[in-house]
Amino acid sequence: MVTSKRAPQRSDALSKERIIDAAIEILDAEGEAALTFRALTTRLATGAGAIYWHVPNKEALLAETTARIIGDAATRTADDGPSPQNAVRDLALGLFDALEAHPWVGAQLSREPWQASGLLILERIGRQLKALGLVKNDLFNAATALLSYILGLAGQQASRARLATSVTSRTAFLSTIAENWSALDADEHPFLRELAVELADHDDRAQFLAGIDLLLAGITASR
Amino acid sequence: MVTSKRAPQRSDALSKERIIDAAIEILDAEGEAALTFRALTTRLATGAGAIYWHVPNKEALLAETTARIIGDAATRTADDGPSPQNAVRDLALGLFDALEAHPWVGAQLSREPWQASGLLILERIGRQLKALGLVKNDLFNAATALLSYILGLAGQQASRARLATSVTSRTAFLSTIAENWSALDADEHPFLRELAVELADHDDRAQFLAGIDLLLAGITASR
DNA sequence: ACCTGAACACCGTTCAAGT
DNA sequence: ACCTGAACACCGTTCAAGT
Repeated sequence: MVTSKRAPQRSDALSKERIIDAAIEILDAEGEAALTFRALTTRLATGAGAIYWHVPNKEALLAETTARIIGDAATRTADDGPSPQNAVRDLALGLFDALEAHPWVGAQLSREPWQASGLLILERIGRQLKALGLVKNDLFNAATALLSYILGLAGQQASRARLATSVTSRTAFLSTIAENWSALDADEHPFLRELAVELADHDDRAQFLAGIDLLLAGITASR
Repeated sequence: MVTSKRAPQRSDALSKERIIDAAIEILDAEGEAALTFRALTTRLATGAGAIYWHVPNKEALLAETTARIIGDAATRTADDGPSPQNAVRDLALGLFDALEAHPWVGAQLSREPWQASGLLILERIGRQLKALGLVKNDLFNAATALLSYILGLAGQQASRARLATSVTSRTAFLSTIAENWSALDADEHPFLRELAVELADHDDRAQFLAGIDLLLAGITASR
């Protein structure tokens, strides 16, 4: 006759949510490499087994943290804008900002693109492209092309964050790369040497959006 | 007065090249996870320290293996074609084939896009786009957009390979994904449910090329 | 039902010691 | 100069034991 199935819950009880929170805090503060089960147990003042009670393994935990960040970013961007193109742009920029704030998400996203987070992005993009009038194969190709491009950025952000742990400032990072490019062999890499000049003072966000716009322009042109 | 600085070389002596060869063999045959220093020492019948004498660490070894595969793929594709667009297409398809044959390259490429292999691709793309008449910022944006798109594919190929270790056949893999998509909530994922139909019998290579063509069309349109 | 924490099976990397 | 292989400092994960 006792209908309540829930045990009384201590306010500090461990839960999947609290574990994900702690994982995100560690990832944001110290980066991918710092997220170990030992660091988690220390922060949560518990044992490893307790975490495994709520989460099947590290891969799943990372998928959950990524889903949280991407889900929040997607929620923040409106699904209905003045035009489908602008809705895609908004979504893309929202993702860019999320990846910049949490670069470790990029590593996870490009490692497991077929998980919930990647599918969420694909779904959102696809809906807009449908509104643009694309169908069947064209729709499929255009949506996955946009996703691939975004995943490519994701990997780059993650890689940049890994390098930036030693070289703190972004400008320092860029000028280091620019220097490396300038130092390349002129015969083998004439283009990169040239590009090194542009690299120093470019705007990542604008550059990313430019790629989205190229794809959108191509989609419009090939319709 | 002895000018020869080289010690006589045993034919079976360890060398960076032989280590890279062995690493590629393991990666191709058993996948990313199987490449450990212990596996390498067994295959090369040596000790761990011997490998470290020739290679600074695992990351560098992976960079070398990737450089080998990407370098070969780039060499195989002609730099001068009927048109810059076709040269970009050829390069992209060459990379696609290389990634399909060695999916672990995708993981490395998307993890470290700023290493030699990524730069090689960027250089090759950039040269063609220059021939197309692009300059400065447009050139920079277009080249990096194409690279990002390719890196996005790279991550996907790697991820697919990781999943495929359990599910062997490609069609089985795709139909599993298609099933998952079909099972998604109709309200939340209407687009993916629809796409699931297309997914089963699509052509990866054609799909990848379609994305390249969208970017090229966008580049031409925005010129 | 949920948690503890020692133990297990593995890593990449180092280094004193050999040739 | 090049190689050996034991040892070190880590991992993710398991599991008997507790409450």
